[in-house]
Amino acid sequence: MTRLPTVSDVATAAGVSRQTVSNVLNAPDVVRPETRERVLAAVSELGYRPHASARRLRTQQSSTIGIRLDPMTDGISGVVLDRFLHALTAQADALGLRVMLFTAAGPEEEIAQFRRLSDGADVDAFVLTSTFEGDPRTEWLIEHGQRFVTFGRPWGVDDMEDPQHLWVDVDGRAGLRAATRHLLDEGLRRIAYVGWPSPSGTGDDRHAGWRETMREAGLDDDELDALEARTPEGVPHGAEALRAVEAATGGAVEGVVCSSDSLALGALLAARGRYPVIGYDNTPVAASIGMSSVDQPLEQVATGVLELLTGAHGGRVRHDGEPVGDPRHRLLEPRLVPRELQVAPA
Amino acid sequence: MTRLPTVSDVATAAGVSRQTVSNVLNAPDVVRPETRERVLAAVSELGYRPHASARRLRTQQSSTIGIRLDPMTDGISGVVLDRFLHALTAQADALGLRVMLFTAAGPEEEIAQFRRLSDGADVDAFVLTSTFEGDPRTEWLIEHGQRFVTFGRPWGVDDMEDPQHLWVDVDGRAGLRAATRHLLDEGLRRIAYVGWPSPSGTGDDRHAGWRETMREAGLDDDELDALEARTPEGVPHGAEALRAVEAATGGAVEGVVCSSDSLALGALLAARGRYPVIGYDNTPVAASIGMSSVDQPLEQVATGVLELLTGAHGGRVRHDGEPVGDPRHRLLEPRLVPRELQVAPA
DNA sequence: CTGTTAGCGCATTCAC
DNA sequence: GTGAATGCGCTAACAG
Repeated sequence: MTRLPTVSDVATAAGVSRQTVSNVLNAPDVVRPETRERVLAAVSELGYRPHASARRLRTQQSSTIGIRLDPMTDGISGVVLDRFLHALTAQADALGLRVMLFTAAGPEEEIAQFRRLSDGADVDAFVLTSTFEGDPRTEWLIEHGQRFVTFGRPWGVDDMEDPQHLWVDVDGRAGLRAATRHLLDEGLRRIAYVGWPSPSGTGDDRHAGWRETMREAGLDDDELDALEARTPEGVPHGAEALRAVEAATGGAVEGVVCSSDSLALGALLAARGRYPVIGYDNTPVAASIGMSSVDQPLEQVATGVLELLTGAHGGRVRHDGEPVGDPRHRLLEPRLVPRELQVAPA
Repeated sequence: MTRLPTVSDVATAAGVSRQTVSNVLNAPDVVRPETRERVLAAVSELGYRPHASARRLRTQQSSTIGIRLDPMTDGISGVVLDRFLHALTAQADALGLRVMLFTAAGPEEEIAQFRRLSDGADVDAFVLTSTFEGDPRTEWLIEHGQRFVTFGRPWGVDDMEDPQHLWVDVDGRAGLRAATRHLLDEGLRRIAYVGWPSPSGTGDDRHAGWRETMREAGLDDDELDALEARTPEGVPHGAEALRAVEAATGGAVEGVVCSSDSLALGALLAARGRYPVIGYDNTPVAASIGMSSVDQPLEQVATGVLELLTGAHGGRVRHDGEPVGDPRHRLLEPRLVPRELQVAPA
């Protein structure tokens, strides 16, 4: 591994000045075609590639996105971040952006990392995941003028419309509506809900999707109260919760929708194949055992995040000239992936 | 977000030259204590932090590790990379190293990324995961003098001892030996094995662990042949495979060890609680349903990878003065995590 | 111990 | 169109 070629080397090889080389790379149309060809030939012959740090220093932008790797791999749903990260990295690369990782034990420590990374000009934008109500991170970022986008809505009432806060999220309510409707359409009626306890931004949102769909189907509040169970994340909790609902309804359950695949897996085991269970997140577990699940459009989330980050949305209009929604956030629709149980636990 | 403070700013504030500031930060003992104090005070007052790109340009090292984010998290075991990545990032940070992500659809494309990242001086070391026999990636890296460490042994016979190839791996054979012994110690005898088809470096390694332990326990080859099933990754495959073993042995199975949690989950569902099943990777799924599994010491893997990468292993000796094995690689021992089934699928 | 000087590789002024 | 100069912020040579 000898010294890497520099602009000067390319210039010498092509018989032009350093400058011209720089122009060819950054403003191609300003250079005469034949000169350009010659320079490009030299570039590929020498295997030249601009020195990232030199460019970043000169341009004063790192073109690097910082994202925290969640410590919590507790839940089965940890894979969601993983898939998102993959999509984000791939799409960022296409835009000439890099993704840099960091870790933090909690919000405070994450803020300390924001400070380190931004003060050191390591990173010039952040992507946050799993936002929660009263999230101190976004507050800090706004206060310090940092560029960022969250995957997840700001659940606090005030923040929701903060123009400084760009976000992309998936409409969990619509997801649960779709799941519930799917079961209703199969002629099932007493669809139970197993989800996280309130208050929880995402949890309450998904719960609402089930509840309102069931009401539309004609069930009254008493029936619905008996059909729902709120419980913390975890497979055993899912199983317990479903058994509780069965007890409360006299075993009249005909189907279940859940706020996560973990809970769904528990419910599935408790249901023992007597009726369908639908999960959320479309994790590998769901796929492998053949459980239906709501899939988040992670590729689109990544696209949205990058658009918001790079400001590629500014003044966008549709063909008919109408502006494309609010340019400060995106709410994406998830998709139900219906499946037939592959491995019956009976 | 105004302009970031530079060394000059700190120097002015502390009433010293730029240099001294640099010295305080990079060679503290070369500066008189009182001056040092004064400089450090200015540093923290201004919130100064060295500009990463400037430093990288100057020192000609990016202090950045590149790692590919695996495309498919198909298997349940995808979480393993995730946990490893987390450990790696956290420990790298403590060493002043950053972790940069990239993606690639296959080995060829990954090599193209190696080229881009190294030619651009974005990264000065790579960490590879899931190596396989005849892996073209390591060959390329060695040929091009790139610094790298693989998480996973080079499975080819020739490469195994290549002094250029630093690696860290987990002793899957020992893992399966521990799992098998655990069941034998409980008085069980006819322990089945469900694992990946041969040839597969990791697969054959784990298989050997089971097989040799069973032989030591006195079972003969015919019995063992009937007790083992080799099948591709996947929950349904695990279930099928176990049923096949049951058929072949007349239902005499008393326990199962597997080469992955996916297969184990399938086996577990097929076993319906009649006997214990042990998985591999200790994924969240295993933890949540209460399935025993072999845990890879990912924190230690990360430690080993970084030691090898930074060359911090040179000439290390133990308390008693004995050298600590071969400094070019590490083979770590996994640990069995025994559990009681939480959610019986019956 | 401290200050001066000189680049790292690039992109962005300006003159030609 | 092309060439020469300048500086991004830092550290590593030196000289005092």
